[in-house]
Amino acid sequence: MPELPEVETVVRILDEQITHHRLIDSSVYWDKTIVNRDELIALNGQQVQKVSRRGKYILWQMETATILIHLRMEGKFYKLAKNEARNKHSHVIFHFDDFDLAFNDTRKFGRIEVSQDLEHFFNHKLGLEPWDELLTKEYLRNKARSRKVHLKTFLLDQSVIAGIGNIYADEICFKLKLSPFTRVHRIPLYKWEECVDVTRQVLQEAIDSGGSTIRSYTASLGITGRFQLRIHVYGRANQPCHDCHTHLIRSVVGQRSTVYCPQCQKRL
DNA sequence: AGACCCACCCGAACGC
DNA sequence: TGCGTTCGGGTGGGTC
Repeated sequence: MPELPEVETVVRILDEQITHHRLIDSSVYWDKTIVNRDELIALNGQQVQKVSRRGKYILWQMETATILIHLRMEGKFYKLAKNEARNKHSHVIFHFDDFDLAFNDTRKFGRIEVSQDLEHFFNHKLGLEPWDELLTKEYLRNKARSRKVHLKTFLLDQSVIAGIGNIYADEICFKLKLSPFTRVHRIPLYKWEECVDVTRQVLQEAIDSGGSTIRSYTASLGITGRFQLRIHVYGRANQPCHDCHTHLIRSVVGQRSTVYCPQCQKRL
């Protein structure tokens, strides 16, 4: 499941592959994947100016609008030779001048949308990027002050910090030595400073490791996550904590599967 | 407004 | 073996 680091890696590869290429046409095999088909058709014939990222959204800057792609859980891009057969999970094919690009998505949760006005599209939906200099302990404390949600839920809230998903939310809680059930209004200012540092550290480490495995992906632009080698808690229920060897506990926070160490991670 | 629940999907894992 | 059931993941929309 792609989070910010995986999206970042896909963006870097895509930018190399499609920037300055012309989108001739697109074929859609699952209607719901494309939110506004007519506006996508209107971009036929335009060149991709640049590929970038905002939160977990991939942005293709075209000449008159932006194509936004959210991979959700399993969205992946595959470069295809011209007219090469798609597989059964290719729901959209983008036809470029001298190659095709397939959008594959087994669970059909991914979404592609065209927007003329990114400001409006993201509106209050997305908060700060992790490396935005406005992301400070004061920013987080102010966002958290009036809220009663659990820390895990707060970290997953895209309108606070954009890009954190289930895996890294668990890792961030672990490194902060805070229970994912901690109520955010009780977290002191100095802990929010740690939160800024830890968030950047965890995401950067993941981006670096994703970047180092690009070579092993030939036709695929999908990333499966070599980062798992360094994971401390996510997916390790009932296994010993890397710090204290206590068995990690699996629980549910905000309807999300959550793993944490009951010994190391305290509730304030 | 904030908090919470559920639909959207389907493959993998599990139960019988 | 095979068939049925459960689970999970991010987001948006609905309700209270």
